[in-house]
Amino acid sequence: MRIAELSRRTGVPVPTIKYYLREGVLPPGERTSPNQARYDDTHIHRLRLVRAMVEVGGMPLATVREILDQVDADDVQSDIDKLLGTVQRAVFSTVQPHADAERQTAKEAEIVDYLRNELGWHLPLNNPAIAALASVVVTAEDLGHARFVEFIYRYAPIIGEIGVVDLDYVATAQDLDFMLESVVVGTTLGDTAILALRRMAQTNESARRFPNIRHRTFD
Amino acid sequence: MRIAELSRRTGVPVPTIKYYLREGVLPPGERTSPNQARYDDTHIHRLRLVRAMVEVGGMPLATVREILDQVDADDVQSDIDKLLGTVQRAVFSTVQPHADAERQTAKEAEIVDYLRNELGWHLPLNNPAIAALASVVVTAEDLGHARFVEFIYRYAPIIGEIGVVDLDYVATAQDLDFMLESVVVGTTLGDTAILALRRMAQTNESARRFPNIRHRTFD
DNA sequence: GATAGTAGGTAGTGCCACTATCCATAATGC
DNA sequence: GCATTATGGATAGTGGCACTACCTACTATC
Repeated sequence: MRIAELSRRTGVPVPTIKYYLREGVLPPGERTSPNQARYDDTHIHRLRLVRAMVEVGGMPLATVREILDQVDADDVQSDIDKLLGTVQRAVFSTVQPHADAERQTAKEAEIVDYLRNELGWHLPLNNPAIAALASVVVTAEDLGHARFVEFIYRYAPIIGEIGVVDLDYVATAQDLDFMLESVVVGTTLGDTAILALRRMAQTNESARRFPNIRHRTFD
Repeated sequence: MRIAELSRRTGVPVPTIKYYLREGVLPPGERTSPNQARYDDTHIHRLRLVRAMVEVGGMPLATVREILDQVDADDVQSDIDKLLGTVQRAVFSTVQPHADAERQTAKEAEIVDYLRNELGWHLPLNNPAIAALASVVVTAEDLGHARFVEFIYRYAPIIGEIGVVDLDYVATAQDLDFMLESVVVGTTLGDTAILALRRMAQTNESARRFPNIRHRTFD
């Protein structure tokens, strides 16, 4: 198909598709002449994936490219672990560490200690999520929410079960390509889904605890 | 204190503080003369809260203002439920519904059905998180990830426990002001914390399942 | 052979979160 | 008292980002 049909079938404007081609998040079509190219179903799929990451996942295009480069790279095939690492780094690149580097480092050690010794988690110290979490906890302390970290410790074993489901999702993919995409989809769309579920769980728990209150209808 | 000290003690540049005053996310200081004002500790606290919401929570300033307006409004005092609703709407305002409105609506009904009948959750139909979740699921389907929704159903009871912890966090606040702030902090910082924990849980589960693989060190 | 579509390039737009500069006035240091 | 510095308030400018518009030379189609 040509670019107009690609646009029609995905709902993405032609200039935007051109922009994505320039930015390298969409591979070029097959050349048929110096200034003509042909696109196929893989382009439709990729375009939808990009839009999902941008619109639903709220990712900057540079991050999308970074992740998709890894998915496309041959050496990542059969290396889910590396892809997971790339996705993690890409997602947390925005969270900068706390200004007080010493407190930040101490908090990282404290958190890792707990997760390893109390929950038996296997965690490399340089996992970028650790720095992100420590930064959040220190920020909470600055706001006078010192008890926040205790609740983090209550969250941890619960989220541990989420990790099990996540790995199941990747493991049940039919083939390698789909498995790689499952990492990306499971993580990006999964994040949004989990936060939405959290809101509903809060609403539910609130209704359960205070059954007499006439609850908001979010009009 | 004057603006320079406020800047020094929070690390926020003076022009940025002025900008925040203009944008209404920081209340004006107490006037001492036509062009002089005095700030106090509440301003330091509010400034830190704004920065946390923007930097850690990744919220647009307009959303921050919307939420803080609710926190400041007198009629919200003792109405945690309304604040929860505001925070929810503010956070999910970015997730637009799927283009296919019919599928979107059908999926919303399907999801609510499950949560109510299988998990016994109390949920109003117009909770904005429902639309967000349905949109994510339909998007996943478009990408050929029809099985995604099954995993949502596996996530749900787990996240249900998160909701319990969340309400505990709010309930254990010492006073009403702190309770209101706990809703904001617990939600905005909590979101980031939960996603970070999810990454660690994935890493851990991956290491548990494939102990022989030499795992990445994210160098 | 007229009309519409295409690849590729450059420039412009709109939004957002600042950041810089200016001005009249006020506080401060000596 | 007076020079220096700081302040509130206003207006304009910046840089990043995701597009969007426009142009040109060429190609496909009727």
